[in-house]
Amino acid sequence: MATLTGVQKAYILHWGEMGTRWGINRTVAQIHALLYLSPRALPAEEIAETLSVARSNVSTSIRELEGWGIVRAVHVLGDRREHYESMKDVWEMFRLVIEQRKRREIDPTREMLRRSLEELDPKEAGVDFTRERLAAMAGFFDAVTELHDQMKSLPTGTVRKLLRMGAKVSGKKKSRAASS
Amino acid sequence: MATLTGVQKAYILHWGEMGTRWGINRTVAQIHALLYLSPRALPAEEIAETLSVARSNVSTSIRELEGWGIVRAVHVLGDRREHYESMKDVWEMFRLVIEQRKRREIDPTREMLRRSLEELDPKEAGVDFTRERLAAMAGFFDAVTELHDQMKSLPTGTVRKLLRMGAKVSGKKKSRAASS
DNA sequence: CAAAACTTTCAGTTCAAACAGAATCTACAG
DNA sequence: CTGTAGATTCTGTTTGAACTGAAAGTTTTG
Repeated sequence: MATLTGVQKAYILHWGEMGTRWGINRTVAQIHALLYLSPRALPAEEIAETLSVARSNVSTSIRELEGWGIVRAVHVLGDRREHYESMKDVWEMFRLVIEQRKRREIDPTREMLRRSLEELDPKEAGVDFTRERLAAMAGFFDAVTELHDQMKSLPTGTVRKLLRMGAKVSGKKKSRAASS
Repeated sequence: MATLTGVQKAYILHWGEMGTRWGINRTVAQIHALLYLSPRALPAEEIAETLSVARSNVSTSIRELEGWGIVRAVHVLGDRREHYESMKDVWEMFRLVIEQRKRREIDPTREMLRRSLEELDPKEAGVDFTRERLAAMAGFFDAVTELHDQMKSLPTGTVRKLLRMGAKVSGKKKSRAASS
């Protein structure tokens, strides 16, 4: 079991805390942080020891990380155990997470809004106000979805470049966009 | 106490659930949903009854929503009680929330990464690998921050328009950006 | 200034998510 | 086929966030 340096500890703890704020299990986030900082793939046993959590807890958490597609099992010659490693490309990692969260949270919300707008009873009092609010919310999520779909169609590196300089482009575009 | 229609109930419940997934208290999210759908400002008492939660719970939750800047107290003639209403502009609402979350979560993370990179001990084993990982993560958060700062400087309506058609612009840029 | 109306704070209590450890399952080696 | 190493699932327990109701605080009104 590799002992952690001060910086590594700080990173893992911070990342775990960050996870909880965004609805991600603290241990899951910590394991990801550990693997992200690790130069070699680690067996579950070693992860459990390093972070002082139960082996079973690691098993469940790893499964979730595999579900996000940002951690995978690799095999080491002469060792029957699974070793786990994190994706190293930060941009791709966040792209994956965002894509999944969209699928799990944004899409169902859009569906709920769509169905609600359908179900609105015209005889009900205050229905116009409700419709307006739901439609406004739906419009927002539609726009976010459209943007996401477009980004998805770009090769990974491009997204990074666009995001890096995109802000400046937007600035220049401001007058044109506003007047259109 | 206004009784809720089926659609309103569905929206409030969904929004509450959505909140928990993003690290926002369920009751806080539900109260926001209720106020968002309400054509008039509501007193705390009525919110408590409508959602079946304790009056004190409403008090705390409202305070948090005021903290986000998306709910405010208004006064009704002939009534001493505070009445609460939600901002109705969805885009502005999310802009505010994003801005705050950046301040509360992204900024401290950048700070942690910055400090960690400083503290790295060159004599420690594997320090190069760690530095590389931290730097990559820092680069990502720097880019996100830059984009955010640029968006912040645009008038509200513009952000909406840019986001709506921005995707198409990106699409056209694809070849150019990829080859740069 | 005292009572009334309303709000916030505080001290326990509740509850769901997270967790540990045991039991079970799976794959492989001998 | 049997034993062993490792992974997963299951069940009860723990823990911390969320919540309630009571107490304290604040503002208004007569």
